[in-house]
Amino acid sequence: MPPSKPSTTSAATDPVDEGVVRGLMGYNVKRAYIVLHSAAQQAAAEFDLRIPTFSCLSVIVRNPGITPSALAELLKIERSNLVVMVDELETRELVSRTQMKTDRRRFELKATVRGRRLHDKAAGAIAAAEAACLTALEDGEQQQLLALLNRIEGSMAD
Amino acid sequence: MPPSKPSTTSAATDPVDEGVVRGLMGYNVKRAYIVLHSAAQQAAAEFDLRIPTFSCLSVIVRNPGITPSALAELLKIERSNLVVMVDELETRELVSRTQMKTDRRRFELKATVRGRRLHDKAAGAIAAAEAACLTALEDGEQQQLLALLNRIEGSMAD
DNA sequence: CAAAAGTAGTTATGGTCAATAACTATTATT
DNA sequence: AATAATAGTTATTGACCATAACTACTTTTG
Repeated sequence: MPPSKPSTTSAATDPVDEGVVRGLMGYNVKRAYIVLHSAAQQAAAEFDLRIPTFSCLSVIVRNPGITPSALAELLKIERSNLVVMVDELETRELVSRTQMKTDRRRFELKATVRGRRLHDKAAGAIAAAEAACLTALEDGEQQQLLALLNRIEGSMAD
Repeated sequence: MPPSKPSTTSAATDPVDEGVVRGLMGYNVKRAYIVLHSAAQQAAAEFDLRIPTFSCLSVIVRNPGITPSALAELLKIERSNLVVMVDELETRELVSRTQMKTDRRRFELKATVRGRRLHDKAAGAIAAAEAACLTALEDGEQQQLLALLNRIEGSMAD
C-alpha cells in the first residue's frame, strides 16, 4: 500500500476525498448492504418482525421440525441469541416448540398456520422492497452479483 | 411471492433448506460482508483500531482540515457517534483537533505524523486481509463486483 | 453399570455500532 | 436585538453479536 497523499490543506467546500476506504471491498459491500438492509427492515417492521427474526421464521417454515441448533448453525447465529427470537416467535404463536420424545434435549420447531401466513406476506413485502433497491441492475446483473458474493462466502467456508 | 412449500417433515439429518432468505440479495450481501469485515477487523485490531475508527482516520489523513460534520456526512455516521472516535484518535495523538478562527463552532481535524504512519500500516494490513478473502475472484471480477455494488448504493443516493 | 464426556438449550452479561433527544456555544437571519 | 440555524457534545437507548457459566439429558468408555 502506497503512503497516503493528503491534498495540501482541504478547505470547507473542497470535494472530499474518500481515499483508502472507498478502495476497500468491505466498505463498498457494507454500503450496499445498508441500502438493502434498511429497505428490508422497513418492510419487515410492517409485520412487527426484525430481519433476524424473519430469517428464523423463514427457515422454520421451510424445515418443519428443525432443531434450534441446526437453525443456529444454518443462519450462523449463536444458539444463545436464538433463544430470545424463538421465544418471541412462540409467544406470538407463529412457531411451536415441542420437546422430542427420542431425545429430550432437543426441540422441534414448526411454523403454525399463522406463522406461515405471516411469513409469506412478509417475504413478499421484503422481496418487493429489495427489488426497489435493485432496479438499477438488470436481472442478469443481479444473478452475476449473487454469484460473485457467494464465491466470496464459499471460499471462506469451514 | 409464491407460498412456501415445506418439505413434509424434516428429520434431524435432512439437508436443510435455506429457502426464502437465500433468495434475498440482502442476505447474500450480508454473508459476504461478514467474511470481509471479520478479516478486516482482525487486521485492524493489530493496530488497536476498530473499522469505523480506522475509516475516520483514513478520511482525515486524506482531507487535512476536514470538519467533524463533513466527516460524519461522508462516512454516513451520526456526528454524535463521531465524537467518541475523534476523542480517541486525539487522545492517542493520531489526530489533532483545533478550533477555527473564522468560525469558532467548527474544528479542523488533521492527522499527526504518528497518525499518518499508523494509518498507512493499518491500511496495508487491512487491504492484505481483504485480498486473502478475494482470491476466489479474478481482478476483473472484483472490479465488476465493485461496480455492481456501487450502482446499488448510487441508485439510492440522496 | 457407573463415571466421564459430550450435546442441547438456556441465562446472564458485555461490547460494538447505530439512532435519538436535549443541550451549549457560536454564527446567520430578519 | 430577537430569532433561527449550525457545529459540536452528552446521555441514553436499542439492535445485534459474542462469551461464559449453568442445567438437563444422552453417549461414551473404563
